Amino acid sequence: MVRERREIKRIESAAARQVTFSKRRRGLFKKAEELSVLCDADVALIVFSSTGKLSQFASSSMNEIIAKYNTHSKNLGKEEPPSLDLNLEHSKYANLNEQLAEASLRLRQMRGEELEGLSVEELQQLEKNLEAGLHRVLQTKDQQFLEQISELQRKSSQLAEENTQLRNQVVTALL
Amino acid sequence: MVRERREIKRIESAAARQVTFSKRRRGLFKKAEELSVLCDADVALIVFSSTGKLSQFASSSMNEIIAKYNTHSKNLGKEEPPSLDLNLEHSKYANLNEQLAEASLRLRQMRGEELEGLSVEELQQLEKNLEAGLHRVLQTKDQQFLEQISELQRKSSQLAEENTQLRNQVVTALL
DNA sequence: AACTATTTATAAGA
DNA sequence: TTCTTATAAATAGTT
Repeated sequence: MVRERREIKRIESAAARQVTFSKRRRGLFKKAEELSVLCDADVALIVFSSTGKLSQFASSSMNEIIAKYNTHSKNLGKEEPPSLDLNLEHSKYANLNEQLAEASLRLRQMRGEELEGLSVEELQQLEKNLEAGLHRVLQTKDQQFLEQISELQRKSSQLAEENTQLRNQVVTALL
Repeated sequence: MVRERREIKRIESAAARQVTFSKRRRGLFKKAEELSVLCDADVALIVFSSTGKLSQFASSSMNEIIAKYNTHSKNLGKEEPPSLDLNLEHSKYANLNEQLAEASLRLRQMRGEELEGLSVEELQQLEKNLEAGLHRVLQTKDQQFLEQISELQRKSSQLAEENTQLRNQVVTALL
């Protein structure tokens, strides 16, 4: 790099870290865009600074790339509907409408609509998926409730303690 | 950059494009990692080559960063317009792609995946949808079972009747 | 894949 | 943050 080579490890000084972050982030985004343009590649770049600020670049649509990434990385079997394959490199946009129609049909079926054509086996599979989904949603919700409760308990015990101290102060003041 | 500066536009020769892709992808991933280490940033990089091959880098967990991205972009709106090329055809397809990505996200959420960014209210809505869907699926399944049962009952009583007649014929024939 | 002439990125300082 | 500048790193074209 420059005046002096910098070892690649966390920069301890917050100010220097911030300066380097600005400079290098800019360079990284430029390179990302250049790669996507020069090589006709689909590129998505997400950066959260150490203070939590988001920067992003996507050569097409961020959601599209993330969806494509998910289908690629989740090729782990299970009965993933083939309609959700978002790989457009070969088929391009030919059956995009069909895919969307298929996906929204599946969504409606998960909501219990348009079940007429399904066999008992397909209905049982759907039931299984819905139960599993419901189970995970309930777990996630419970977890969020428990977090809220423990936060509130923490706050209220803190307030109760303050309350006791204030009472003592009042008593002392009145004496 | 080098022997001669290269204009930043799509490389037409497939061979040259592939070579440049390899070189620059390597450089880009290196820079991404350096930024994450030096500046303690959370970085996610997804690249699909023009042949559809996936490469990825994530300073922590890809799913975690994507979940964080989803909550940020939902809460704060988009900081950068993701679409670069806005001719009519392209934006039409991009729009379709967005819809498809959205539908596939909803499907995954109904299966209980990628719930990280959702509020308790959203989880409750999802729960309601899942319960309603499950209820209708169970109703439909029960109805199909009942239909199968009544069909079988009809057939078996028909067969029983035929049997009675056949028996009578046998008795008659033997006499 | 290796080489190398150049361009580009960037660390440190202002 | 921006500019400057010396120098390190990346890389286009060649072999």
